[in-house]
Amino acid sequence: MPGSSERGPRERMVFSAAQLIRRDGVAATGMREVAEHAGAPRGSLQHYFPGGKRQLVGEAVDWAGRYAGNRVARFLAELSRTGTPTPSGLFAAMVRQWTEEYEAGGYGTGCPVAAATVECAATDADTRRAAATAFATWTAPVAAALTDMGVPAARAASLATLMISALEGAILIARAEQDSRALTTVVAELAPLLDGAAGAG
Amino acid sequence: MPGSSERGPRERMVFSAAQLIRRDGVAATGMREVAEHAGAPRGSLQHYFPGGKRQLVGEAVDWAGRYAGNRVARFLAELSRTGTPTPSGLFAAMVRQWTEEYEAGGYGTGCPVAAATVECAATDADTRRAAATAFATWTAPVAAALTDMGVPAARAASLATLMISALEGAILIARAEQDSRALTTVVAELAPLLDGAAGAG
DNA sequence: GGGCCGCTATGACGGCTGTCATAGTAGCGC
DNA sequence: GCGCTACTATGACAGCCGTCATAGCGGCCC
Repeated sequence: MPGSSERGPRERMVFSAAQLIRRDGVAATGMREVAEHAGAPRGSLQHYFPGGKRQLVGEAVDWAGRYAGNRVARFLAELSRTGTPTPSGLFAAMVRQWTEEYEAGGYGTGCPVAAATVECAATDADTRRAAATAFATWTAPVAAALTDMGVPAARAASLATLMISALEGAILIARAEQDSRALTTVVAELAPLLDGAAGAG
Repeated sequence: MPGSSERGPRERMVFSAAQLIRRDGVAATGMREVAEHAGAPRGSLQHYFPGGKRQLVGEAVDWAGRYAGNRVARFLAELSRTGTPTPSGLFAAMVRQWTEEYEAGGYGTGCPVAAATVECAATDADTRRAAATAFATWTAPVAAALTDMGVPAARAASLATLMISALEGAILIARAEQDSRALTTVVAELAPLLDGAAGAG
């Protein structure tokens, strides 16, 4: 979780927005609260984000998508150091990030892209589009990794979508239950399917 | 989608709350809006729901959980009329409910339990618990159906969690993309895994 | 020094929110 | 009629929201 204090105030506000949206959702996250959380002056809000809350939320969603995509590369590098990366190993690493966070710090946070989708998809076309591209920039490196592991390109895209769908849903259930059971379940159940696709088409 | 006008005003308000939460989320759904949508007098709100918005949201989530659970029985009955129900067939029916709604009426609505989880899990313990039991009352009949199809009890619970996780996540992606692709993808990719578990443990 | 520009500060505005207080109505038992 | 109960009606309240207007500061450039 980078970028807490070194970056400029603008980036800090985007980061803080993502963090607060993760916890409370979009509507319950106020602009004043974002500025305060970022340690940024309130007057900077209308300066850096003349598009208002929509723009801030949009950039937070973009940031989250990029962050998730970059994490995939990190997981792959880590897996390559220990051995040969497998689809199930990648998925396990993606899920483990959540189980560790939950079991260490409580179940207070979720996925900001999911929050933006749930709250804004029906009324705000721009935010909805931002969420869609966030999912895309997250899915793409996963699919690329799967093809590198021997999964045919067509299947790789489908499996990447399945992985992220299962992860997002399990995050929801885990938060509701305050138990990481759903997360560990999906990784266990999906493992043979994922690895089975790596061998042959 | 039952219960629109015949039931009493109390049930209509719970139903309307669920419907509005599905579309706009919890925070963006006002009590006055719920009463108006239900065609119920505003004064009835504090009469039927002395616990305020929390109570109304909680009952809406309960209702949604029961509704989803009952749908499973409906799907099974339908599948039994055409032939022998299979795990993949049940999952396909559960997902098809969403693809049909989306392709017919647009991508304006999601799962109210997901919305309640995303927006309230961090701050409202009662609503979070309601969401957890809603997931439970939805998962239980799915798991029971899988055991009836020959899946060992232990696996059945895990697969039911996987099915609902994948469905919830795919709903998110489909709403963001305004495309049912993610939904059809998860049902296609999960089918062999689900049916493979029915044969032998 | 004057002018410009990036950034900050602050207060006000209208609007909507959930909640409460209070009063009022309809119906039914007696 | 009286009283009780279920339900409705309405207005007020404080609080927070996003947004805007306006002014002030600090520094760099010419």
